Amino acid sequence: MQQSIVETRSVAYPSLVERVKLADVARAAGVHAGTASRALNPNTQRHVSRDTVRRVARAAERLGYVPNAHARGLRTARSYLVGVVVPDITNPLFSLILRGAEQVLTTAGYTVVLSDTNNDIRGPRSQVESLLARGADGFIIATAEWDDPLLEDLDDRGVAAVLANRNTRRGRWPYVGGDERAGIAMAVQHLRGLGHRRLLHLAGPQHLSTGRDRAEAFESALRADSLPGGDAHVRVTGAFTEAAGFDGMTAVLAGPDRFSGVVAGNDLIALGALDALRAAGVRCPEDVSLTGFNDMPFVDRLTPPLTTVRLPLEEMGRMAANELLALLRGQPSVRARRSTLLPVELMVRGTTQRHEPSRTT
Amino acid sequence: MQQSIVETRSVAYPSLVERVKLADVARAAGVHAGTASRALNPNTQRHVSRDTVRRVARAAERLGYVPNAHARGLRTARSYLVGVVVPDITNPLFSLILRGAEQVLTTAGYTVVLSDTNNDIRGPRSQVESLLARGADGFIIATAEWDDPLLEDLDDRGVAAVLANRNTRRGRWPYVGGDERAGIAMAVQHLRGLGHRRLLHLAGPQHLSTGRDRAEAFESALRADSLPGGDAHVRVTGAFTEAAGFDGMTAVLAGPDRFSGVVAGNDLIALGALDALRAAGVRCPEDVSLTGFNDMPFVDRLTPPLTTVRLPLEEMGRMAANELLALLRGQPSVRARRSTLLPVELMVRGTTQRHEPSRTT
DNA sequence: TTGAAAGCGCTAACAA
DNA sequence: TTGTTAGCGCTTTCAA
Repeated sequence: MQQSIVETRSVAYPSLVERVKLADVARAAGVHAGTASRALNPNTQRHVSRDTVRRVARAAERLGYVPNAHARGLRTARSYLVGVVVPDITNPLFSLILRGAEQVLTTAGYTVVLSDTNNDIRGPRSQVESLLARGADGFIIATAEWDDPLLEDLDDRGVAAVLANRNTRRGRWPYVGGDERAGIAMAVQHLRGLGHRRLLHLAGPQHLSTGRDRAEAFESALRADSLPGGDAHVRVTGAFTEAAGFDGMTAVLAGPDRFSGVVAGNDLIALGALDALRAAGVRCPEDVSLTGFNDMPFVDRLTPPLTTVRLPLEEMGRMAANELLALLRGQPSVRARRSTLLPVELMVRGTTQRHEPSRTT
Repeated sequence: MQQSIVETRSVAYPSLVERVKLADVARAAGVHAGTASRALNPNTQRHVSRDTVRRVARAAERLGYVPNAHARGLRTARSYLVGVVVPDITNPLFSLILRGAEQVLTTAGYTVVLSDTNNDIRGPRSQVESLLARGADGFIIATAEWDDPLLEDLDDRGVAAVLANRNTRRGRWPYVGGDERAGIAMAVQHLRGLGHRRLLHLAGPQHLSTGRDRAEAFESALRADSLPGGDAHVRVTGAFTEAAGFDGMTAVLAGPDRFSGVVAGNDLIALGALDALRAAGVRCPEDVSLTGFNDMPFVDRLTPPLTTVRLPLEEMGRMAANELLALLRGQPSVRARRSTLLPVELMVRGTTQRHEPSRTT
């Protein structure tokens, strides 16, 4: 006779009730553990008779069998764990990327481990190490510095990874980001088209690809500019933050450079710049027009609402996740390093208007 | 003779170079694997001679040993994995809680798995199941519904968990949230003190503790109110969103109820309500005063800046994580269900002002 | 198509 | 203080 007494003994606090294991399922289905394993695994099911598959599946269902991921991972050396490394989870920019990635990865059966480095440069390393210890199958990295020793190291070790939003100088991984050049070109053309001749770029930090690319794009957009009488300055700020934007704009206002249009490195820099302008009695958009980058939530609700460049962030996360999945499946198409640039969109709102020539700050 | 040839054979794409295992470290240090294990583990180090500990540690360091978490987890039945379940990672409310929790848990050696349900009611279940399969040690849950079958189920199974921000009717876990009652009382007193007699509460959904508690607190604050001539209405909205706030306010404006002060269930409802007021030609704060709840980023930059109740969200995440750690360590003090209510603060800004009696909408 | 058995890397109980 | 050994639960090779 078959034993089917379910022990529900109460145990010391947080541990679980005795867990059903594969051997239990096998016994209940009248087969051996190996067969049960094959029956339950989609890749090996075809080696098992239809009837056995059904019996095992039903037994598993009835007993509430949940495979032990440790045992499986130990045996297969795969974890179905993916790390997503972001610099600041509090920034909607990254939480949107994260959400996109999480959707795709979860659907594909992976578990997403969050690693928020809180902009701490030492952060990523230890987190990534501990994930590697868990046998993480791969990473989506949104913290890449332009010259990043951690990434070089991961590259050497052959870790599978995809870069999102921020690119890096070296490394053989796929990169998924927004089309920074196009976005900046749109902003520049928009301002030039409104009659602004003297432009200022409040650039983000140059150790990040986003800061570099946008600054470079700003300069090349001006070179390509066909309208006459252009003049431009670039001021590099120390971070993609409101404080850095405030300081940068304050410094420029104290100097000799004149401008009536400002292309900020991102929305936060733009907001800080706006504060600095206001503090100096310069009105936006009457005296100075200003554009941001990223189209963060709520910037459309400010007064005036911010003209900015929208990036498809959730899509970026999804794409990055798909690239990673392709990598993990060893698809040859992605073994070469490749970049995917997502299309961006200029959101024209209230911080830009036609230039009135008398008013160059 | 000892074999010490390190195979660095090149392998198919994403797999790693041959990993150093404990046996390798033991061999290099001239001890047996068991001893090496003890030497490396802080809890068992005291059973090993100082000299051995040093030798093993150095060997581990030199070889770049990283323990295999699967093997360890399989053996110890602990994973050092904690799941954090949030309804919407895009909402700063939850990303701040997440960050706080992540800091504490990571420091304590745990790995944080993110589960973003994207407000999908079916979300939590499968995610939690898969984490349980990985042997997750515990959960921080910020998605609790007031009557939540998933949580009842987890409770039955003796899973260790802590509820953050949202409470539930049943369940024996610790809860960490803001002091909702105090926050609403502050808002009500603030409005009453400004001379507003007729108040409206745009309540959040009542299947969430935050919606319920705030509505209840609103009513009890009015009952406790000593000022004469009070009058109040409660309108329940369907969600904590701008759209729900807009619809709720629009409906009230179309009805017979009059008010000059509004206590919104949270900031998003407040923003939606603001839009509805504006659409109806009602000015804020001149005609109607309005308070929010949560003090989300940027609400201080709106025009007018939102008067709202600030919650210490990062602290909430940290506290929740600490409660969970205590639970996992089996500390008796927390075995009884207990609530921690964090102090809140009223941020008086531009959406509230003294009532001018002629102007009750 | 199924059974038997080995072994992934680690920890812990037992022995010395 | 250290060595030895068994075994966590699963997958997979080999044999039947």
